[in-house]
Formats: sequence, C-alpha cells, structure tokens
Amino acid sequence: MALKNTKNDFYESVYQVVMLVPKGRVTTYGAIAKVIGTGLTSRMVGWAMNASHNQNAYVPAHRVVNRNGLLTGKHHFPIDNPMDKQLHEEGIIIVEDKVQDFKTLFWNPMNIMDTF
DNA sequence: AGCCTGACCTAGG
DNA sequence: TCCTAGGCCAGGC
Repeated sequence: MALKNTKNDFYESVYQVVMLVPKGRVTTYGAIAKVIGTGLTSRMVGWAMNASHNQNAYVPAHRVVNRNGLLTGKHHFPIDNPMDKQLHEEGIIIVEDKVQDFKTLFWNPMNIMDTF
C-alpha cells in the first residue's frame, strides 16, 4: 500500500467529510468536492464512495445524493441495506428515489469550516 | 498505450 | 425552461 498517493488523500478527505454528515441529514457530491478540492471532481466523490465499501471505517454513503436530491447511487447499495431504507431509518422520507424536503435536510459541508 | 465510461456539476444556447 | 456540451480524475477493456 503506497503511502504517498494523491488519490488516497482525496479518498480520505471524502470519507472525512461524509462521516461528519449528521444523522438524518444529506449532502451532495458537488458540495463535498467543492470543500475538498476544485469542486469539479464531483465524479470522483462517487468513485470514492465505491471504494468506501472496502474501508473499515463506517462511511454513511447513503447520506450522499446528487444535487437534485435523487438517489443515483441506490443501485450500488447492498440489497440487505438499501439506500432508501437506511435514509428512512433516519427519518428521511424517500419518494421515487428522491429525498423529500431535500432543501431542508441538506447539510452543507461548509458548516465544518464554520464550526472550526 | 489509447479509448470509453462513470454514485456529477455548471454554463451556454 | 429544456437540451447540449464541456470538464474533472480514475479505472476497466
């Protein structure tokens, strides 16, 4: 395992942000990407999520949706623990793979900076 | 080694 | 207001 790896750093940053997402809240790929890097790497965030399954740390990838609040990554979740089900467990209403009241439930990663 | 795709987003017409 | 195009990085073929 290479210690000096840019992608590893990027992935780690993504996990850090995602893990900070409060329960019952959701965030977007673009927001995460913007906090971490240029903001144009939103695609890589999803890729990092794909790799997050291999991580030992618990990464609430189900709290990450696209900018429309649509559960685009639902198909990538295990059948035992579907994305919508996990969100529903946290009190989030999902209708047709869409997060209801997404605007209110949206958690901006920039709040981390505000907290510091 | 080069081309295509992907859990996305923004901008321009 | 809807549709098209471009950009970013990494992985698979």
